[in-house]
Amino acid sequence: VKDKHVTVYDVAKRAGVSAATVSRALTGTKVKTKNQANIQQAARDLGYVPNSAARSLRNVSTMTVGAVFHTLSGALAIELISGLTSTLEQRGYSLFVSTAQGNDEQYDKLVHRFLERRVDALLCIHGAGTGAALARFISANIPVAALISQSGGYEQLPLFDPTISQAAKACVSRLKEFGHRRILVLHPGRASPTLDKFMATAQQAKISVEKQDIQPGSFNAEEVLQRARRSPAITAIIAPHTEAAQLCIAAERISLDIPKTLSIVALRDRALQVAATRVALSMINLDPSKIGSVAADLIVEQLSSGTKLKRKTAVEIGSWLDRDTLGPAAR
Amino acid sequence: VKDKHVTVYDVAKRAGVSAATVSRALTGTKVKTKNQANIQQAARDLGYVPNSAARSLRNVSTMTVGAVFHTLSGALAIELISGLTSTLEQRGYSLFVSTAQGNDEQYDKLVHRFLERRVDALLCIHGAGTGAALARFISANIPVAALISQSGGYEQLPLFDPTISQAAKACVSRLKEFGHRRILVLHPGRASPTLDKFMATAQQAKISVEKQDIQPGSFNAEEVLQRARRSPAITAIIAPHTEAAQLCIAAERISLDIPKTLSIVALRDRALQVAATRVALSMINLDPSKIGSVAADLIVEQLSSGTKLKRKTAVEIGSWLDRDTLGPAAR
DNA sequence: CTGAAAGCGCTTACAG
DNA sequence: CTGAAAGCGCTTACAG
Repeated sequence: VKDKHVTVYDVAKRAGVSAATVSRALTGTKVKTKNQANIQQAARDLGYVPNSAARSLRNVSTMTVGAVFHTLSGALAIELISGLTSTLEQRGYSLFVSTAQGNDEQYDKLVHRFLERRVDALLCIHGAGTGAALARFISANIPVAALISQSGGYEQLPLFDPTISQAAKACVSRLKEFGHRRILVLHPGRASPTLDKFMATAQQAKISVEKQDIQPGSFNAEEVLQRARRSPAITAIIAPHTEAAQLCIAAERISLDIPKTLSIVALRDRALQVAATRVALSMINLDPSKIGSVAADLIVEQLSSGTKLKRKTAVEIGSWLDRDTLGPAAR
Repeated sequence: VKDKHVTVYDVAKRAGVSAATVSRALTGTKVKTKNQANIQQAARDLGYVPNSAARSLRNVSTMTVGAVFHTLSGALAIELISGLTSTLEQRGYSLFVSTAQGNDEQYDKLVHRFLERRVDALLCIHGAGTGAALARFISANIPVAALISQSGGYEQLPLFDPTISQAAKACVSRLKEFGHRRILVLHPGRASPTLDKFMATAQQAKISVEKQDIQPGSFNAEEVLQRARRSPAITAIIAPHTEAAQLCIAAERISLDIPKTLSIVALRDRALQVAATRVALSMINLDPSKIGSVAADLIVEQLSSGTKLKRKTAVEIGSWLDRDTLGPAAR
């Protein structure tokens, strides 16, 4: 029992005006106040819902943005989508999400599919493949950007790149103020560009960095604390959030005063649930959703005002939270 | 420099046929073989890309599905999107993703927005709000389903509900076979419907369950192992993946033979990186993306053949992996 | 198997 | 401020 859809003509008839006037009233063009009211009432009565396909066909724009992921997994991806879609929604856009599931060919295919959808802009996350369809976007004047990383044919695209340089700088300068000259960095087995960035920043500031690799499973907090105490020069430990929390808890267990005898800084690099600590951890907090919202904003801006994207846009996703576990260097 | 878009008419002219024939050739209706070839060639030469907005306007369907999330975070959400979109892509559909960011009113608004988009189907994840726009979907004969949970006006919708009953049953029957009569369940602080389900299944099978709450940070594997050994009746431990891995590693450290003296079963309830164990963990593996792919499949089926959804569709997301750490009960 | 024509629902110059 | 008309790009009865 499919209802025939209510159209502007139906609304027009009921409001006693022409379809053109209905369209104007509904899209915000000035209309006689009385007509405005009648039309709105009629639209409500009839349950009129504009058909965006028709609107898209007439106008140039579809008010949609496509996002193509190379793979769809992990905390970063979800935060990215969240940042993208919530920002786009506010601007009246809808977001298409798709994933190539690790397949480069499929990636190219999906990009091409969004050409048919006539998306107003395209976002390529970890874009990989030949990028054959990209030229079409360019010649149709549709903005395309890469997010996080790019390879193959997607290397030419303007890139949105997450960074924590501000937060790292803020943290490091606080460390300096407090007189820390040598710190221990607990590094997880997997690659951690953020921790690497942090270490580089510290070293630039002439803080010497000792790096210790840890295994998620076999991490022994007490051992690390003891070891840090024994290395006389070390006055602070930087660690991923989970490990930093465990250090705090262990410190309490062995009555080691944080931050009096040792400072601890966390790098909150995932939306992980972590054991509660009694004191508030000083930390570099990471919010990857920012890269989504910044990218969305700049893309929408390009759409409305034609501002071109830079070859590379660094998006600060870090923030420095100066709380309880970082204090003056003990020695 | 916006190119005028290439249309079926352009292709028709170049191929020396009518637009109607081009349309037929491109949508798969039988056409003279020679024309077919000419048209395909012409389309390629001109770089023709069909406009799906025009197609949507003409046809009833848009080949899009909308997904509205109450909040967009966590491993479940990303797996859901992944399952949905990869399945839909295969069927030629595109997925709109949006999030209400925890706001019920916004949720209703987003649902309404997908009405304008004329999505062919709507998926409400953790739907909450009045559901005012839902009636429109129903009367327009657009399938709507709820995923995972539903409340407020969304309670009437057919629900896709994740379950692990099959996997739990398989695991429990294996435990029985091996003669385990009393097991220890390590329960994380947070709610875990899956672990709860497992415990219920075990108890139904007359396996007695001892539950121990653990804190992610202060978990001491050796202590747990010692304690389990002391409780004479306990022959197996069930734990979340991370903890199970830590137990295995600790067991090795204290030369406790797994599964000879004690069996360990993991519940892999997230896409977590976990310490490598030397032996392969016996585990109930959870794949939440299945709920996405099953929902997508059934929705598409409803779209093509009109099969109505059941009030409630339980989607088994668990699978039992019978590996090395579960063996005969030691005592 | 094919073409001419109509129509999906909207918006916007154009002329009043 | 408003209406009649054209047209966005496609597909599908309809008649050949």
